[in-house]
Amino acid sequence: MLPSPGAGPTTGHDLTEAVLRPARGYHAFEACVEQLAATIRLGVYPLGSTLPSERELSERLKVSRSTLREAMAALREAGLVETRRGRGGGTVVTLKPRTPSARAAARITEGKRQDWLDSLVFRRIVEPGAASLAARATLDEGALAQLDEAHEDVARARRPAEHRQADSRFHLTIAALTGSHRMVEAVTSVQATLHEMLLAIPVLEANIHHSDRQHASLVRAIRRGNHDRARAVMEEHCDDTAALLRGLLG
Amino acid sequence: MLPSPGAGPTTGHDLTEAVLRPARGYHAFEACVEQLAATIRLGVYPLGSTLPSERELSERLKVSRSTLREAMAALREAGLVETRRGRGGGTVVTLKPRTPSARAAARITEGKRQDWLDSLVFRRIVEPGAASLAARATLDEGALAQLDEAHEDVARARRPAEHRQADSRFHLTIAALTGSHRMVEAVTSVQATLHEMLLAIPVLEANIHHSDRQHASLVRAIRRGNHDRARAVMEEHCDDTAALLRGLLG
DNA sequence: GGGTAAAGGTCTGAGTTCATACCAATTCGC
DNA sequence: GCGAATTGGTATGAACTCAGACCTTTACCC
Repeated sequence: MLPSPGAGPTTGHDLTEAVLRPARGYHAFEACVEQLAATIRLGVYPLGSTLPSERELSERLKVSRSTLREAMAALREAGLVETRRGRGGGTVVTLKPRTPSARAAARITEGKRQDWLDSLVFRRIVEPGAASLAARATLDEGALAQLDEAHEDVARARRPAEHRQADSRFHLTIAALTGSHRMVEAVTSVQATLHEMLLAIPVLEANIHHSDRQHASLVRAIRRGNHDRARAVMEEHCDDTAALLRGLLG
Repeated sequence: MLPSPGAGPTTGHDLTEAVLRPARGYHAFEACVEQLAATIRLGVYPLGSTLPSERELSERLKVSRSTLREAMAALREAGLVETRRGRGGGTVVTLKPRTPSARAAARITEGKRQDWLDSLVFRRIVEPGAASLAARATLDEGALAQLDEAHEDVARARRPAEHRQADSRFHLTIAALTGSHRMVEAVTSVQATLHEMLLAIPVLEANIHHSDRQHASLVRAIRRGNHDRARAVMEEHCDDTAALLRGLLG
């Protein structure tokens, strides 16, 4: 029912509570730090690789170079990157991927816990959707090679920390195969949160083999264009992780 | 394969092109205008309803009151709202919902066209996912009433412009039923883009009846907790709209 | 070796955004 | 009617962000 004109203040739509969210995260500076740190921690830029130049990055992130430089300084100070000047110089990643269980669970606020649970719910929709779309898409040789490479990386990784990064890259690669910017953004956000959870919650990745089998099934389904199967496998994959994490979050 | 340390500049990960996106949209001011305008146009605040006070809105949107007020001034100037001072005053919506076909297609840039197509792809994943989640959730009486009301609104709406707003509210309501912030945000974004498309592309909503039957099926499936059916119906619903729009976009 | 190109480092002035007061108008409750 | 509460309107100074120009360092090329 439409509220009558002039009705009381804030006609009781529950929708409005859900829809009106922060228009913009923090400052540009913090947004840059977060995004770059996430990109590095997720292994998009692995140890030893060189980030794009400051000028290019500032253009990509749509912030001024000054602001980007402040963000870089923060990353440098935090020990994620190192910078060399001059031609051929640039900023290289020095962060060794951390072992998931290495850090004790920081104080988890109730807000954070809610956000994490939310993230698991959203992931269960978005990632299977990405898998389904990727399976539907007609993939050229380059794309298939990219998928295989990402899969081999994760299958080959031995140490937990490296496995974690390769896993993120694998999931992001699938999202990228869909060709949808929004999909990539959604999966990036979800993976970043997932990564945060895995760092904060000491959980033994006991079932890496299990996970790898699912990855292999996923790649097969995508290559065959079997989108229902791709979605189903990814759903199971998400459910397995989520069950583990939810158990530890209460 | 992990790139060797010190390898050339920007080791050729295609992922990075997809992942590094603008860290922050334009200015806070513009973000507010866009979000509020979208909220109003989508009918979350219908004609005649009163927006929350400036102080509350600025807190919700996480911007200063000054900035919010500039956004409000823009909305006022654009004729979307009117403002009265004093206790019991506030800002009321004066925008009559526009008839979709009323405006000629503005010059559609290639970038915008791509974004629109992207949005349709993402919607096809997100909204069926929301429907599925909503069907899984245990809904209390209030939630069910909210769903029914949104459905009745859209079924009752006669004029195209009102139907459009009610339709947006219906879809947003389903998203809200999932209880997931990210889901609401995703559906809001997708619906805003959809709304923009429908305004720019003169398309006769010839099949309102067809659409309404799908809505009814959707509500039934959600109430019964039949999540597979809910997802399937929503997928069909999205596909129908998308086919129409894609045809007109080339 | 010298020139050029490419990268980070520095500076500056204008524009935005913010937090925090305080003012003005209007309504509600007694 | 009158005071208190609520709402929009105004003002100010600090902090942040931006765009652009210019400097310094370093590697590559001839």
